[in-house]
Amino acid sequence: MVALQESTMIDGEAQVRRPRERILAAARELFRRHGIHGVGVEAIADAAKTNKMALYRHFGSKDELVVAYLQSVVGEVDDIWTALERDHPGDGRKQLKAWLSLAEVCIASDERGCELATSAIELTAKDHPGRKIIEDLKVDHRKRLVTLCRRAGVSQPSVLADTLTLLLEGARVSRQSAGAKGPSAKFMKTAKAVITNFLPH
Amino acid sequence: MVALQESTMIDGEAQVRRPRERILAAARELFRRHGIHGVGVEAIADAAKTNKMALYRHFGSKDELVVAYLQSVVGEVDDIWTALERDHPGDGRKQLKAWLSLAEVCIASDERGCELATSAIELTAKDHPGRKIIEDLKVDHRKRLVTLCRRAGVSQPSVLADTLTLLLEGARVSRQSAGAKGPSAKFMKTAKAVITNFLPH
Amino acid sequence: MVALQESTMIDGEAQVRRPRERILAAARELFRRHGIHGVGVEAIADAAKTNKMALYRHFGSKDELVVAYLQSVVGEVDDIWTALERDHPGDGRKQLKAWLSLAEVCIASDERGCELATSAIELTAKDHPGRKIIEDLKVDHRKRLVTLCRRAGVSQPSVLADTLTLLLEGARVSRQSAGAKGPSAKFMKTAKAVITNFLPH
Amino acid sequence: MVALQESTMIDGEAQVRRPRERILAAARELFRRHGIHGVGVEAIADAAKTNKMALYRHFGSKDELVVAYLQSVVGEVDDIWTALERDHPGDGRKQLKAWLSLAEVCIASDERGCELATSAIELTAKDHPGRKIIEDLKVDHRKRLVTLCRRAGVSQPSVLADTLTLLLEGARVSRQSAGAKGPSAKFMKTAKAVITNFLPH
DNA sequence: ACAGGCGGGACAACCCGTTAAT
DNA sequence: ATTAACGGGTTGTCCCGCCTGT
Repeated sequence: MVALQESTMIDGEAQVRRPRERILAAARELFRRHGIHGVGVEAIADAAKTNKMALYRHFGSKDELVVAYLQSVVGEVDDIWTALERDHPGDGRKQLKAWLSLAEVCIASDERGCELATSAIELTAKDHPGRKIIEDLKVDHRKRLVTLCRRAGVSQPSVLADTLTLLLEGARVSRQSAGAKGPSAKFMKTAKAVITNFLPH
Repeated sequence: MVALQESTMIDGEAQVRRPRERILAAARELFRRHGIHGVGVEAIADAAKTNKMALYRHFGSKDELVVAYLQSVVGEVDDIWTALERDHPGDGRKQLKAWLSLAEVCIASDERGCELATSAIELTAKDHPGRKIIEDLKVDHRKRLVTLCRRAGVSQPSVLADTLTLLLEGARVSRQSAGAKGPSAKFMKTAKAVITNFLPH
Repeated sequence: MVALQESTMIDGEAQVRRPRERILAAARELFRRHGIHGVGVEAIADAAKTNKMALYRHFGSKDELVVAYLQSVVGEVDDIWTALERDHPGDGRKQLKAWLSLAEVCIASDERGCELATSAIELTAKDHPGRKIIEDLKVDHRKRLVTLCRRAGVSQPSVLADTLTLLLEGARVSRQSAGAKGPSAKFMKTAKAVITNFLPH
Repeated sequence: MVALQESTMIDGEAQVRRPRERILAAARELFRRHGIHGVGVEAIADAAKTNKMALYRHFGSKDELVVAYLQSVVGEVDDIWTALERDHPGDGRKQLKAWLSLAEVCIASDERGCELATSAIELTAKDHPGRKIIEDLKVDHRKRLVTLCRRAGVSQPSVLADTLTLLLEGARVSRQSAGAKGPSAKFMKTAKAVITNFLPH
């Protein structure tokens, strides 16, 4: 009787996910919408259809939950890079194109901006473990984008990579205070122009 | 030079300023360092060498204090634009140059990023009065920068203005999670390159 | 006769009353509407178009103000009794009749009940100086009503007086929770019937 | 195993009751003694040997606790009426007599007066949910007393019922400001006389 | 004497993250 | 695994004195 209703795959409902996953998913949704400081552990437990105790058994503390949340975001970004390489193996040019459209989707879809950037802003304590995760990801992202640019054959890969990063980050924050029709709407146009300038003509 | 009873400089202490100013200054400092949610009214009152009652007499609520804080930032930005026009009247080219160095100072000096942008992230409630202030400022800023670019004689003023905005905003957020030596370090170089491309050769 | 600089009659406005009176009047109005615990000294000072300092200079503390407030109510009740004797000197029968209509007006006009009774309820501390004032007034009122009844020539003056007191007090409290159309509406009818029974036929 | 740890009466201590009950009991006691505004939630939680959070888990807010408190009083009054009918089924005369002695006990035992009446006085906000509870109870009480009087065979049931209500309410408030030896001491005598007058001789 | 801002400490209601007991 | 307990934190208001200017 114990094991049966566990049933991770028997019925296709969402509730069947293990508590840990449900908590993480609920936390992510709520953190993104209301900010980390804006939601309490109780609200997360409720949204995950469980209780605080389960949350503490799985994560130890809210901070650890935040870390897990950030890691899950990082993991998703990793998946995107993996898919980029899988879909266009070795082809930097196509990867750059794909990266661009992913970036645009990213800007357009999420009005709350980059989860990592907003979290970095909320995590004011410099020694918060979450900050390191974010910083590592940003370093990693930079490295990958530079590599991508180099493979695409541009003249100054690291400069282009950083420029694209600034444009993307800028577009995502700008969307929040200036709206979707503000400067962020020009991201694609500008990014393409910049890339063109770095490509050998 | 104007007013003796102002006594802002007679004794170098902060206490001589009126409570309202002290509170606003303390709030600004603390909000910037720890975020809006990260400081309580009591800490602000303490930092302003007064007490909560004085704070509530002058601002009515924390939200109103936040609004006043945002408005003071907006006022400062206004002053910058005014100075820009005053120092280089009618000369768009020089104003653009000055804007650029101001932007760089802005990025370099403040590790916590744009106070308005970070506040926008913390103010998750869409109907918070502070949001409107921020949005208005961003709209205003965009208009001013477009005008500046047009006067500088660039080919597509609004595109350049938005691009510069994205780069600046991106640099300021990037600094927080990727550090001063991350992509934000390339802001100047990239911005100049972009401007060059828009200038008639 | 007292004060020339008082200027009580120079301009006919209400503001010309001395601060003490204004404060007392404001306190009375606010206490009656919101209860003693329901208003702060600042609100009273504001309503009296003055400030807290004046209030504290004149009354020393909120408690003393409450005492003064209760005494002013007592004084008004005294005036009513005085008027009763003045208007119908020696005529107990007419005084009783007049008392009855005053009581009815009292019930009908004031939806918040007897200021003394409600204050007694709010002043839970048994040693509050205000309580004594209230109790003294009630004792005094009883004595007067008994005298009045005796003069009216009823058979058991003290019993009738207490009965009428109960009916009046009951009507005033009942009005608050049961409304004007509740039991309090029957006050007059019942009181008259009771009186009739005590009168020699 | 199920029933044992319930143990409502095994040891006579108060702790064994569930927190909700303890909180409600503590609130009732404190509200009655010091008034609703006179006690804070912390004091209630302490008196109930629990903490504020438990209070808020069970009642949501102090206002809700007040409502629950008033409802518990109403429930008790209901029980009294039920017992009245159970003990003297159909016998209006005996019920009236029983009602009278209950009223006297009520006056004599509780020096703080009717909990509902005093609460009505403290709840100055006309839209407070507690007010409706009180008003409903008063309406209900009136209806029941009229019915009782009719069954007792008096000449004008509704007039007698309201008269008795006024006398009782008056006695209860009078006790607070005029003491137990004031007019309230005459309640029984007066009530009996009134009833006699309404009975067919 | 009066107006009024200022300061201070206590306390209100309410909610947080976290840990025990059951 | 649910319910309870806990201490400290939040915003906000209380009453009251001090300390300037007039």
